[in-house]
Amino acid sequence: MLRVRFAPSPTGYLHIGGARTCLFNWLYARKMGGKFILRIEDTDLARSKKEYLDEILNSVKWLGMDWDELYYQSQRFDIYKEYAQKLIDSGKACQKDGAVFFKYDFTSVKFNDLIRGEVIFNELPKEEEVIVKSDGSPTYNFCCVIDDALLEINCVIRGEDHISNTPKQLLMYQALGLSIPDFAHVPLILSPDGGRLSKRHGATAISEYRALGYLPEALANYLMLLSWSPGDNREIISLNEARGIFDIKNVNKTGAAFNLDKLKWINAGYIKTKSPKDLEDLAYEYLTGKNFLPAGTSKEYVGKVAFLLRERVATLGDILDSGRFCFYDDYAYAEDTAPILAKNMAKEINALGEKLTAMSDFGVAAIEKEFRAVCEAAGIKAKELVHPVRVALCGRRNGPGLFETMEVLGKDAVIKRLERLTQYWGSVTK
RNA sequence: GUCCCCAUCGUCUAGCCUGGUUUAGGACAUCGCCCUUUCACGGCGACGGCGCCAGUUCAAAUCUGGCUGGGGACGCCA
Repeated sequence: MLRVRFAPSPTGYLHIGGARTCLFNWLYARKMGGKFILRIEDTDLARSKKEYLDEILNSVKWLGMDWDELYYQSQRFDIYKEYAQKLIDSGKACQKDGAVFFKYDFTSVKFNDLIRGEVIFNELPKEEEVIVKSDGSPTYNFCCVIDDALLEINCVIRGEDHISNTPKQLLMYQALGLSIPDFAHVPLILSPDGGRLSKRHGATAISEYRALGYLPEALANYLMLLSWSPGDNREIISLNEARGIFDIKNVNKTGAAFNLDKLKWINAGYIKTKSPKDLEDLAYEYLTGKNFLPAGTSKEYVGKVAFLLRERVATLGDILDSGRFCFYDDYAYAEDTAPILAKNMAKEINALGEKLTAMSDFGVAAIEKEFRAVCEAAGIKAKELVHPVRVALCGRRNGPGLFETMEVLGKDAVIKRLERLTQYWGSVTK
């Protein structure tokens, strides 16, 4: 049975590169009917933080993954010591300055990578490696080998940055007579400009994307498309579908640049296809978490607003800006509305206000009917009145469909905002 | 500096293993048109690529070598 693992270190948040490695491991385990193991590499006691651990676990779950087993290296120090002693006893390691050094018995090392094929190292940068530090704690390369062997991991899927650790680890497996797993080194995720991914280019932590209002299924969808594709020109693919067709051997060798535009496109697509109810839940939870909603705002109203905006927001976070007018009426008319406001339409707006006030059913169809009737009576085209009314309602020249917007805002708010515009014109002409 | 990995549109990719079916397919972005009350959405279209040089072959994006370019690793971090 296939046993793979994701081994994050709780010395930082789960970033997009780690998340994708995790995703590939999980996908492959599920596809093969194997086990997905999470191993927390917290041997660096000084730098490991509970805060990071929680964030990593939460992010993995949030993205839609689950694990079958969970281990903490900090609880396994006795095991590492036992194996270090074995190496000392067999003369393959020695103690020096309070630390234990493993002596590489090196000629040439090669292994067959599931993604890259044969990889050969003809040289190693050093002759020995610290496996137990002078403070008694074991080091990464050593723990990694011991755990992968004892936890019976038979396929190690990790980032390409670990490729140079592989020959060192292989020599340790051999020295201890442990069985060697398959290796698959996945390419790295690069920054948008093709260089090293760093915070300088924007958010790197999964939790940051969550805070920005990205949906987990969209982020997972985007991440799995980096260095892998289903092969049939599809871009939108769920975790559930992917787990049925994913194969680690189909992962590319090439590093992939992170492209926020595409992530946004995918996220927008998921938002667009959400049911009104799901959208309501999502938006309400998000906006509440942001402390954005005025006291007393109903969940139902938030749902209506989210539905109104669903085709013009890429993230839930976009509602904060493009949907602000639905929750607050303290906005100033945007500068670029000047050409629209230049023409005083107070007369027509007042007429519209009167008609709307008299309405009992304030639904979109009825609103449109009244609106067009007012325009006809005034002898103007609908669009001539649409633009200033939109400015009155939204404070800007762009926004959702006007009649839908009016229905969502409700009669009272609409009347109030229309009056505000006529007052504005009054103050300008004085 | 040493070692290792990689190389198809600006970006993500299909094709490469098993050379001809490829005037290299799709998506994001960009531009244009249509739809339209604005912005979007949607539809249609355009732009744009096999890094370079050799070799093998009747035939190379596909195989081989070199070059160039990019990335990674060289911690008592993981």
